[in-house]
Amino acid sequence: MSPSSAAHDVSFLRLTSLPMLLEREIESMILDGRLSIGGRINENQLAATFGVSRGPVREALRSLEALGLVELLPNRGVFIRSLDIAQVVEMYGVRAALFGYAAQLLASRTDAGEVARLRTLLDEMTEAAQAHDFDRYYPLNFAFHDFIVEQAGNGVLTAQYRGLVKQLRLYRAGNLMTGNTLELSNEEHARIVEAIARRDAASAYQTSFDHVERGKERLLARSVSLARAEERRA
Amino acid sequence: MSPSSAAHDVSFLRLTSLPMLLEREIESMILDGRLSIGGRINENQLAATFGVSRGPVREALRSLEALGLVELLPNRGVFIRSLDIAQVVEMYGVRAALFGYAAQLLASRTDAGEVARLRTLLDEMTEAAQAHDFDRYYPLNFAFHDFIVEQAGNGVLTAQYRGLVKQLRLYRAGNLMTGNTLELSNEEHARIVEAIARRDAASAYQTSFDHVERGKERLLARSVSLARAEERRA
DNA sequence: CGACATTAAATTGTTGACACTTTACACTCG
DNA sequence: CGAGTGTAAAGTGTCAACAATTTAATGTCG
Repeated sequence: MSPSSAAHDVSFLRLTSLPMLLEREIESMILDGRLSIGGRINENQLAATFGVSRGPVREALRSLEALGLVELLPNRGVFIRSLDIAQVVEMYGVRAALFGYAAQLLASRTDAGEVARLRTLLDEMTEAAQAHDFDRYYPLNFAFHDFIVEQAGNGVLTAQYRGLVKQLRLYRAGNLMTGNTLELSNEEHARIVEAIARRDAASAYQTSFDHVERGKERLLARSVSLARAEERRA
Repeated sequence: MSPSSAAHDVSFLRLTSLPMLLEREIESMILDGRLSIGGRINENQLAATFGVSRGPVREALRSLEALGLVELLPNRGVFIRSLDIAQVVEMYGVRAALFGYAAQLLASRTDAGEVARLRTLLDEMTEAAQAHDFDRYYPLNFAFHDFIVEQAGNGVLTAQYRGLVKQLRLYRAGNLMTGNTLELSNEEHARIVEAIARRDAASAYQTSFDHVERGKERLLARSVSLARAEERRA
């Protein structure tokens, strides 16, 4: 075997393990809602479900704790983490800073192909927004943000951003946008794309930061009105 | 027991556990250099050292992996994570974004007491810098940055920032500043403090972001000259 | 002498059993 | 009845033994 000919890493050496597998599976159970937020996880039951012993399950849960998806209370058990609105607000702030930084980086290194891709996503979102088709808009919106972060070319940034977005999925109720907020949000996307296309790093940062902050305010407004409705119901 | 009289949480219910304890201990072993970077961790040996079985040790190591302090290679073992210069550069970028955001937040909500504290730290750093006393400068410098992040009032931000700083300690060789870079760096601190004191959020962000970015460049310059020296030695 | 196959040792992976803690339930007493 | 107590069940915490894999060492052949 010639050592220098293969640019590929020799990481075919079993890149996965049982705890890692369980971690991914439990994670998707949480994010898909198959495990209810705030609820308790029964180690025995979970281990039985997967046909393994509790050891690997416990290891997987330790990882998920560090990722902020579950909480471990000693001698009490593992609980699916539930976020209150204050934590969500904090996360949105950090997300704004990270997303702004991503756009700034991308603006200073982007090529025509990336801009074209962004414009395509933007056009598709515009269509979906005009049709008030949230189900079509949502994945495009996600792809738009993720593309910017990914193409920024900073792996640490990507990991941090995605980890935060993952945690934010623990907060249900905020995922919906009503009617014209879709169009409002997408106008902000347009400004971001233009800043990146102009290679204006400062503007890319600012428009992107503001976009997430406005998203936070939209969520907050919705959350307040939801809380009011809850109050009246009680 | 009256329920509302005690503002204290009843979280005295054993807030720690053996794996958490081990996690903290192993972490400090890594950061103190008692476990050498890049080296392999022997589970049996480590468990024997603490007088416990391998189970809790493995759980602790899973947490440390998610925190980015160790790497787990299935069937191969656990290795203390070693950072290459490219990863360090990426981390500095994210750190710049987070620290900039912290300063921005603090500028928009700070009070006189906080500014006074910052000025005190600044004065002490100025003294240490003029005396070229790195050992005195370093903890002050750390406290300065951490104080800004802490007082920004965003717990998620604080956790993310500290996690990143912790990981950066895995990169040895960069911790030293020579002669006049101390004074250069501290002049940047002064600009940050002034921006915060003026409650100028935009300026606080920019000066703080730039400060970390310049720190990155200073590190990079040092790293390049070190690599050159290494080359000559070979 | 070096490359390769074979075997032994060391180390990780997983399990089931047991100890300890918490929780739920029934019981007693005021 | 209701508060408090005691007991049983359920669940988490820890361990030591066994299985599987990797690594090191040994021996063999070209």
